[in-house]
Amino acid sequence: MSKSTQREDHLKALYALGESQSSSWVSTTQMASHLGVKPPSVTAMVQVLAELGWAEHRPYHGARLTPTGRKLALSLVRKHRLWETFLVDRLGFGWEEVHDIAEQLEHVDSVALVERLDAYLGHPQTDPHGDPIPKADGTFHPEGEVLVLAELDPLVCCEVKAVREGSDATLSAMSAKGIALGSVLTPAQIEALPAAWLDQLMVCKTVDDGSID
Amino acid sequence: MSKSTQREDHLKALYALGESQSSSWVSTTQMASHLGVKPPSVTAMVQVLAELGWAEHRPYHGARLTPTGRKLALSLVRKHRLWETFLVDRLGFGWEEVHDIAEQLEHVDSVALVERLDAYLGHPQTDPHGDPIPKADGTFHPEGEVLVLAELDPLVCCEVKAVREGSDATLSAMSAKGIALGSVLTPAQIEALPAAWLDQLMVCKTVDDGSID
DNA sequence: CATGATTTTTAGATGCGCCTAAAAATGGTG
DNA sequence: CACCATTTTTAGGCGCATCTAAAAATCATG
Ligand SMILES: [Mn+2]
Ligand SMILES: [Mn+2]
Ligand SMILES: [Mn+2]
Ligand SMILES: [Mn+2]
Repeated sequence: MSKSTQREDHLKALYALGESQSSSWVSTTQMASHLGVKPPSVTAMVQVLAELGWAEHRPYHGARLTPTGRKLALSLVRKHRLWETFLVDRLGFGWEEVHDIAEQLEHVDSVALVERLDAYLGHPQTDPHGDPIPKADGTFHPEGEVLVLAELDPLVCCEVKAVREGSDATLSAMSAKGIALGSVLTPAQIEALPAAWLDQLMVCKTVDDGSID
Repeated sequence: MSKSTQREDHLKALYALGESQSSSWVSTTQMASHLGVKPPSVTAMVQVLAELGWAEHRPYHGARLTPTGRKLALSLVRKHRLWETFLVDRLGFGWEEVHDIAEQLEHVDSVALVERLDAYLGHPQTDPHGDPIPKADGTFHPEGEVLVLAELDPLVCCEVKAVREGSDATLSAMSAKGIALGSVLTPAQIEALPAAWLDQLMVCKTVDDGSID
């Protein structure tokens, strides 16, 4: 009893949901909705992960990764983001097309493959959505400070650094509006953006605001 | 009920074994040994493939692909060989390292991915083992005439065009002896080769025999 | 061409991952 | 603090892919 696509996806969900909130304890309902399955299925899987030593399960409370489970989850995130980078940078896919494909590729089991792919891509630090790529040892490159666009208080020029949680359709719409990683947004442009995007776009203030002076 | 890794691997086995012999009817025992499972498992799977319209099953006789099943099998062979080409040409793997990885990658489901990969690789006609890569429509590029080295009657200089059925260890040993696609073998060299290799190496006679004249 | 050896299929079971329905635990409210 | 609504787990069942053991069909041989 060991790795499988399903177990790996549950592990990743546990990691992603645990990171996205204050407590690392994740409810089975949360996971179920994230993974598109029913809560009893998650309960069953979480119990398996617990037997494998990859997660802790406190009944009626939630589940969280063990250190071992976290390492495995990070290696999956690494693979997912490296493959996304390959698909966009080398094969020319749009950033809205790659998630589902990487969701499959991440489960290919070969340490040599991941490491060669990483080298081939030039050891990228972020994926096409601006998300950081964990290193082989499970640590991250020091990340530049970013803030969510919604919290940019005095509306100033800023540069798009990442897009969080975007559906493929949203990513597509952003592309159509000329938004990509590295795009500089002016206050006027920001005001014209759909409200929902403000919670998804991660930016940093630009020193040079791009205006004529 | 549709595609799955297991069904796809059975389909490929049916194709490979059917091609490698005079009749396209393949016994369940043959498939079982090829796939590393027991004959009853193959019987069950072949019955599923028959329900899907991908194979015909004549009980106590054997199974063979339908035209639909053949198209599916060819698309798997195409994916397998394109990925092997990627792994060797782009990632720098040795030809003995790529089969098992491609065995996983071939099941990734995305038409766009295969076609972009094919273009990225420059529409290669053969894989790292010299095997032809089926085109997207399931046809092959016209293949140069090759013969198995064992049947080279007057021992003359020849060029290695492909290696059939090599285990990873054999491929490794061939590499170590300097044998690669395109290598030119002299009669003296051929005589020094392990007997088993003569059935695996596909060659064509070279016009220029490489000797000093 | 009958009989025994071999191949192949069927029967019955297991583990995985999912489901629905029911039971159990939790937690907010009067 | 007792009750009810909600969340979560358990119970029971299903489809897939595999196995072993037994039955059935085929083949080979005298
Ligand atoms: Mn996945
Ligand atoms: Mn991403
Ligand atoms: Mn395979
Ligand atoms: Mn090959």
